Amino acid sequence: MSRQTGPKTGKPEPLATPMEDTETIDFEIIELFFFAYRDFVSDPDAILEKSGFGRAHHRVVHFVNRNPGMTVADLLDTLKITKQSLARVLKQLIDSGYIRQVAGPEDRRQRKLYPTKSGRELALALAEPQSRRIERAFEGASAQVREGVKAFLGGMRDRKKAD
Amino acid sequence: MSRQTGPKTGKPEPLATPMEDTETIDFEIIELFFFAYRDFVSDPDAILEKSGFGRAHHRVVHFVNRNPGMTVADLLDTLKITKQSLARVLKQLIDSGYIRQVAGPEDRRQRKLYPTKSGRELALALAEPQSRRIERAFEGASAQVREGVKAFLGGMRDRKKAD
DNA sequence: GGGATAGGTCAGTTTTGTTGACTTAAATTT
DNA sequence: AAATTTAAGTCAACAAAACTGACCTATCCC
Repeated sequence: MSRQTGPKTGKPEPLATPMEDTETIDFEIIELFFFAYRDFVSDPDAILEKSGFGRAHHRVVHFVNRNPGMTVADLLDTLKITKQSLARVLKQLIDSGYIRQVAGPEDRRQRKLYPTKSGRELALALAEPQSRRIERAFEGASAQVREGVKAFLGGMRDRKKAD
Repeated sequence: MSRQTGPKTGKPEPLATPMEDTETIDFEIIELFFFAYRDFVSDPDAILEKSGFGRAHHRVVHFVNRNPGMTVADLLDTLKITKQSLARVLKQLIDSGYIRQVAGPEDRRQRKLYPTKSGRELALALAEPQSRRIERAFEGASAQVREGVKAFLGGMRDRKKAD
């Protein structure tokens, strides 16, 4: 794709006037969501830096810790990235002793993934500031609102295809 | 020389037992947030591909459209990225006629940023599927819950430093 | 005039994602 | 039993979007 697909026709006059269409589009929540996530994922960065890991490693450690015994295929489906992209970070986590693989007891082609003790500790350390942030964001919220937030976040996900 | 970064000490036994610490850490919301954002930002990708742009361009067009006349410094502060990183995508958006710059009327060192008509249209087209997703996630939610979600998302942001 | 500020640019690096092609071992199907 | 499919790993090349550090220009302010 070239970068010249854009409408270079006519004179691109700057628009200083406010938008008219605003009723139909919920810009407010879009922005709130952007800022919330931006700051939410920035929390663990300082901890990650000490181990020489990045956010990709964080996600892997998190999900393996949450679902001990999940397979590589499960993880790929969860993260929605390619096998090659996962392989890089997963290998580093295994080599560093945070995650172990065990051949599947039934299907021995599978590699079941488990956190080690240090893997679990790392996952916990990374989750802690995020959890504190969430608790702070819920301050003063009723049980009904808390449930509503969960339902909202769950509703933001893609509807999974039939299987 | 072996890599000494990770805790290679002892035997890294896989842990199949569930966590004990779980009471204190809100893993559920952490995951819901991850999945929600993952799918939320995937919406505009198809539209972006047609213009040869990426998510970085999306964010720039969005904020310039929402705050016409904002300066480059404002944008840097909003996106929390470096000047060099912004420069790349901003230049492409200007060259393609989606954004215009105007020297600040008071401080002529500043470059005030405005969307062009096509810039506004692009921002709107990108926001539309996201807005529809938000509306779907809010289905059946009371006004109280909707306000609660906004308060929650706002509460997830960093507290801004004094100025 | 001199320093600080807003913005732009050059050059190189890192992280994290992508495609495509190929291999191995195990399971499944014919 | 042979053929095919599947789970996982690997090699290579590439791209998006971030980073650092150095340096330049124009303008503002003291």
